[in-house]
Amino acid sequence: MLDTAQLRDAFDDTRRGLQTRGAGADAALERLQSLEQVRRELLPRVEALKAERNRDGERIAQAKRTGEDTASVLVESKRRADEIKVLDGQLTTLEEERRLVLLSLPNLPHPDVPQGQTAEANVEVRRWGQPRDFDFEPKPHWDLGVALGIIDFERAARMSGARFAVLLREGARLSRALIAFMLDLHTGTHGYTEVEPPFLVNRTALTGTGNLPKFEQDLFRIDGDWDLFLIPTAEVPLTNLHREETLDDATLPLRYVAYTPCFRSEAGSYGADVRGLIRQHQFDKVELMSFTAPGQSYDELERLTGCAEKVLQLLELPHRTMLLCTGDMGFAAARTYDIEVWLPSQGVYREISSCSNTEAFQARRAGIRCRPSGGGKAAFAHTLNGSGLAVGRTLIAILENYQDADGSVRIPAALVPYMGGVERIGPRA
RNA sequence: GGUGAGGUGGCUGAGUGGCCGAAAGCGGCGGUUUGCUAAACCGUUGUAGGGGCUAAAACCUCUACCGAGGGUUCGAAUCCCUCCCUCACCGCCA
Repeated sequence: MLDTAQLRDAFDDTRRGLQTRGAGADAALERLQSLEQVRRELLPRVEALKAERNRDGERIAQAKRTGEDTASVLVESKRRADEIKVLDGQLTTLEEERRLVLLSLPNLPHPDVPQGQTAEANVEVRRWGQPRDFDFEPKPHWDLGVALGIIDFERAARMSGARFAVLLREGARLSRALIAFMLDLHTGTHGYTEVEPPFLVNRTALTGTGNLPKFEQDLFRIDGDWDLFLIPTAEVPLTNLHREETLDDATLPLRYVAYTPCFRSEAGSYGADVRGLIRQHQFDKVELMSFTAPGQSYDELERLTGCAEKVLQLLELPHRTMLLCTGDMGFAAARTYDIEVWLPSQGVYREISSCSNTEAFQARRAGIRCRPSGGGKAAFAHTLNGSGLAVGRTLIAILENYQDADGSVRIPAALVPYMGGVERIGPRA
């Protein structure tokens, strides 16, 4: 949610900022402005009436004590109560609409974010590692995985449908190894606190992060008398860890890491990435999350992105880091780095992590504040999140980058201990 | 699933229709006293939104907030309804 005071005082700047995102917000902003105008006319009137009502209350109480007649005051008060009820009703309707409009507006991009409508305008900020030279045609992971007997799409489709996969044997083991490896790295070297959150969350939690009310069609909702949703990312439960709390600045930044499965309906992506593990309804992810004081969040974004990149470096996977342009960023983000890993079968870098600073956008929705240690005025905290990393896509990258001509796949050295000493996945005998 | 008890400020806890934004205590902050610390004493201590004043604050003033949402009433922390959550015991269960 945007800062309403800033929205009022810097309306044109806000409008220009939102325009760079491409999604037309002009109509919403104008609606907001006219609602605001009516509100500021209505509010003082209701409040004056309520003040009068409170004074009447005292008068009536006083009169009753002394035994005076209260009839005339009561008649007057009754009339006023009716008037308050009408105006209050209007105000409630108006504020509900205002709230919905506010919740539907995306975050304002940071001024340094490059402007552009599509991924073409993203800016590469650094690149690590040299894609390997293959003396044979590198296979896509879906061929490799199926041939090795470690990924099964057909059986998954039979029980669950398209965009699901079964991992078997070293495939399942590799996934588990990656999760353990990432968690150990982030809790150990990087100092994050490990969390295992609920995988089902309510509407309020999803509104806090910005997934609702606008993107309900992207989520899986539980049927029946529940009103719960499967989490699309651990960002949701992690952000809501401190919902409606005021944090002490001395404890910041708070850093959390969680492994969770993630569930996405992928509505509207029917043609894209239909083959393989790239785009699934269910996938595993290790997520990094930080809560900081307002002044610290951009330093923290660099650090968090570095923590995610570290995973790829230890796995010796070539990757590059992109600063997303205004049109390519997510709804809640003010600034985002995507980390892309090299996939030799496609000859492209593919997103494997997305690290964002949402500034106070989510904190405002979720009521997450912080206060200077010595006391002082509370402010909204800043929240950041990033994948560290998407497990399925990391698994893909390993299969493709570490494959050999005979169809076997070497295990990166850093993972061998997590694989119980297995150094290579070979074709089954 | 059943039965019972509850949700009040940073915390404990009083408050069953009106001078209650809310007693008291603890904690926090400021001060007095003191060689220092402690103790004692005095004062102060929520959030949000309007309006006024201002360069901006401070400040003044009003409104709202006692789990959430509705209702009754001139007036609700207090009465009624719905929902959420917590605790205890019983049953069932990974």
